[in-house]
Amino acid sequence: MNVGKASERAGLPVRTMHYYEDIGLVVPARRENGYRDYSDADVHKLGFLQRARGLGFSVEECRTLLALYDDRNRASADVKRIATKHLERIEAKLEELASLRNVLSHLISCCDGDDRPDCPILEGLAGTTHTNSENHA
Amino acid sequence: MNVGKASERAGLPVRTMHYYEDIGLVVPARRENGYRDYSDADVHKLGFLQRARGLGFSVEECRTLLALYDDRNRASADVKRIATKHLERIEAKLEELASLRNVLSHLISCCDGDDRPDCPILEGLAGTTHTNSENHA
DNA sequence: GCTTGACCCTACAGTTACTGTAGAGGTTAT
DNA sequence: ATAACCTCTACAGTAACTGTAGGGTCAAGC
Repeated sequence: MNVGKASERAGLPVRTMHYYEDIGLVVPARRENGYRDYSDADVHKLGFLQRARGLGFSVEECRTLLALYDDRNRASADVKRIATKHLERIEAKLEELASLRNVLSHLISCCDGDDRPDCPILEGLAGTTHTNSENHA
Repeated sequence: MNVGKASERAGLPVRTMHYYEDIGLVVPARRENGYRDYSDADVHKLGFLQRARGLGFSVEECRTLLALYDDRNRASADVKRIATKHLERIEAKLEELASLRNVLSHLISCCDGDDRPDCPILEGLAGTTHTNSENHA
């Protein structure tokens, strides 16, 4: 099928599919007129990629996962190792973001948000460590 | 002071400071020999950038924040608006990551992780909802 | 058989926020 | 003077696409 149809089925933009072809992830056949001709298997792989990318796996991890998916003899341990490593990264990122949210929401709550120039957010960023709620005259 | 010293003080790599100069964020004076000459105010701004970037503000947001910081007449409301918008983005990202973690850790817990080729993680990614539970992204 | 419009192609550039490196030149200490 | 270290510029590379220009192809209608 043509790229447009495949794009619809896989839920990926055409340009992204071009990109995946460029980097050798999913390389469709070509018709005589030069048009790409995606097979059902290609579309399946693209859907796989779409989900894996959505879960935050890097493109290179996706390449590995795809190879493992194609390999009928792979051990599930190989996959589990990649996924577990990725999960750890996600959890680290979660903690980081949570702490970031705490700092930021504290700064915001200290800020009057009115017309006056005084602003604890900027002061916090400037490193003048006075982010307590008392002094805002 | 030279770039190396300023780098140390501000906690930013030299190359990053070059970059900030290129995009006009912090442009130091130059000595006769062509060396950059950072003032204390420059270093202070770099420290500001370092913290703001660490809190996940984009470079363009930092540019705005820096301008507001320099503007003795700004209203704290302007800053609060930017920070609040950013906080919302962070919270959205947190939610997204948390849901992602749930899906992934569910897939992982379903996987034996042994030598056999059977692997619920790959099946989950392939879209064959063989891993019977709730939604997958 | 010709036009219209939807679809497809390639190639190049741009995005974000840096980071790496080469090759040259300046500075400091011995 | 020489070594060790600092600094300079310019170019290229990273991840993962996205946008755009300037074409070619195809099916339908008149």
